[in-house]
Amino acid sequence: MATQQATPAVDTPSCGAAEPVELAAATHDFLKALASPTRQRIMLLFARGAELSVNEVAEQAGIGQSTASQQLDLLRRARVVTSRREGKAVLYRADKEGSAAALADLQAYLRSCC
Amino acid sequence: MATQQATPAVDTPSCGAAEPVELAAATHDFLKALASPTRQRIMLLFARGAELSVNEVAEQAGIGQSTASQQLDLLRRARVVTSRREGKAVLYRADKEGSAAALADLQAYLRSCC
DNA sequence: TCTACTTATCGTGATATGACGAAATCACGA
DNA sequence: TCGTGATTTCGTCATATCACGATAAGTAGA
Repeated sequence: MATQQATPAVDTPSCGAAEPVELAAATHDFLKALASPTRQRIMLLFARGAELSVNEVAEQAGIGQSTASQQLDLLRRARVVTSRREGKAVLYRADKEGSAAALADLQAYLRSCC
Repeated sequence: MATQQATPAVDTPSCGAAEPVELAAATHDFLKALASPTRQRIMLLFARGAELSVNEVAEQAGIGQSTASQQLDLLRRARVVTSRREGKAVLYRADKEGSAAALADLQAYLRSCC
């Protein structure tokens, strides 16, 4: 029985002060999303703004099509990629804003620990 | 081409650079280490440079002693904390340098994706 | 030495994750 | 509407992770 008390605590006053800054739930998703060799491999496919379909990701990453779909969905929920429909295909690309936001939150978190 | 950068170059060639930047193995460990609510909770205990023993971490984090020892070892291997012996106790504290290095590597990685 | 105390390791069970194939859903054109 | 291609969802298995209690290993003092 794990007491999950992961309240994001949006009301953090902090201001670079001594208050410990909890990681936002979104940042936790971000960390989990990137903490996987397969998903890291997927993300490298999106270098230089490349836009890829699920099948293309599956082929280039060397994983099954359903696996690619699931992992891309996870990455999308973590705001690491975005998706848009182009006819039958769903094209994914890196989410610059989402990543930057998570990185900023992570920086603040680490700053509070050091 | 270095697969692992001991000292992360902060000034990466940034956007437009063709080469996808792989995440260093150390950075992967860093991500995995922080992608856990329990370990995030532990890290918050080290805010403001606090130094804590294994037992103190276990109590304040609400986990068993052996669990605390294992998770702290994981965090240490990920270079998120450092440890030193003080008599019988082993004191842990946040590893500022390790975290900064991982963060820099992560930034370079994300820059290559966006 | 023995003892008390602290940490690390071992063994185990519960849960989460990763990956796959099969089947269902969706989008478009004939 | 039907069929085809693309994606998502479902069911399942193998593996990894989490947390615990028990036990071993290390440290310092009497």
